[in-house]
Amino acid sequence: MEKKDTKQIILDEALDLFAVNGYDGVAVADIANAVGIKASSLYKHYKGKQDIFDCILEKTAERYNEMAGRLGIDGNISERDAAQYSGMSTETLVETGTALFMYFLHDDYARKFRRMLTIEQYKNEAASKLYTEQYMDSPIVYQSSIFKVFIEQGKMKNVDAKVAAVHFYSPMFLMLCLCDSCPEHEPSALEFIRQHITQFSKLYMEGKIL
Amino acid sequence: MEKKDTKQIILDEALDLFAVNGYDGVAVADIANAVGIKASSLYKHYKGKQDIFDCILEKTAERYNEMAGRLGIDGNISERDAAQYSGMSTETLVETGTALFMYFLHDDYARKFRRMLTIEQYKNEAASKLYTEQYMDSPIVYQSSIFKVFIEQGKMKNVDAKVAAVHFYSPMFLMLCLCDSCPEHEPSALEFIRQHITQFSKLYMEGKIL
DNA sequence: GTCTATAAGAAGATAGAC
DNA sequence: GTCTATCTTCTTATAGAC
Repeated sequence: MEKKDTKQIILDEALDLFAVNGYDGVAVADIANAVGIKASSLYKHYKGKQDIFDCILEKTAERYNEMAGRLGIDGNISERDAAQYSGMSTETLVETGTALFMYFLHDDYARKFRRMLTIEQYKNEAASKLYTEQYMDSPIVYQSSIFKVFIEQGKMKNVDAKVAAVHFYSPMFLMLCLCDSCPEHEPSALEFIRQHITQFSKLYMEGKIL
Repeated sequence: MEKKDTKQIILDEALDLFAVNGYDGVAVADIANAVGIKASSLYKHYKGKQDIFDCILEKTAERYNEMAGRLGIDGNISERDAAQYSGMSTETLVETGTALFMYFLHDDYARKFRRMLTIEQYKNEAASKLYTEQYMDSPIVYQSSIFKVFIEQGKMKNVDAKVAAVHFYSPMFLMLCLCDSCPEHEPSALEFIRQHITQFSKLYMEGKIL
């Protein structure tokens, strides 16, 4: 009752520090200090610093796979999802797009985790895999699936769906990277994403049935 | 004659290590070892580890500003450049685009420096500024200037030039990030960039005078 | 589960011989 | 300019009292 869950708090505070300073830039004492305990106490919960890092990676990967499974991001879009998107207009595309962007941008945990992966990707193979999977492969595969449905329905010009998916997603990725580096650019980035999606719709759906 | 320039070699080897392990992940002894001297000898060339890092940042920023100045990346495109691009066809756009991408991707020094900035951006303000300037602001401003000329000349649809610039550049940025993380994706990324530019041309220049 | 104390080693930097 | 030797501090991790 007194303490929520020290083991979880350690992971949260560690991620908070890793997301800025990287694994090597954080001392076990720093994590312990953030939690409000001494470094030695921390070893009652985890084997060591590497164990903490690995647990963050493992837990978040689990959480992600659950979500991805529900959304059908893994591979082809499901029949159910296709039906769901069949009624989508340009306006809802803009709304859905910005909402997804907002989530990626403002969800505190998602942001920290993305930053940590960004820092660690070149020296840690697991981090590299998660980074490319979550921020590149999956969004593109998912968006491609949606656009394939759009094209079949004649809502969208008959172009390569994957290229269209990258045209839709990569500006969001770039703005995410920008805002992660300079949070003061968030308002203009958000406004820009709206312009982007609007122009995207014009280019890809002009003259099409909406 | 015997040694090219120890002071420069130190910077090169340090960058090589920083680009993978980050500043905190590299010991002064590691750098010295890569150079082929002892750690203590290194202090005859630089004040310390931070000095080495700062010198890499400073030297590369200088080199970049020189290049940017010549290309007129800073702000508006020059009259001379506008004239240069006025004769550009879709084919040359594809070629110029892929060439620029190839340079960013395969230039050894550019790649290492980009990786180092990627790692250090969240805890180092100077790194953050250089990162956003070199890989976001400048390419977009530069590409916008070119597209403004295209639009004036009626070569391109009358859309927002900045959004078009991001549509052109952001897929390259995403593929750069991908290849920096997983170099094995280079061949497919290169092929994809060709598809991207082709589709971009169709969307933005279809029905226009070429 | 948290603390103090402490071991054992790594890391940044300096002094001084050659 | 490079070396060996050394200093000091930081860092991970363990032992054992409470």
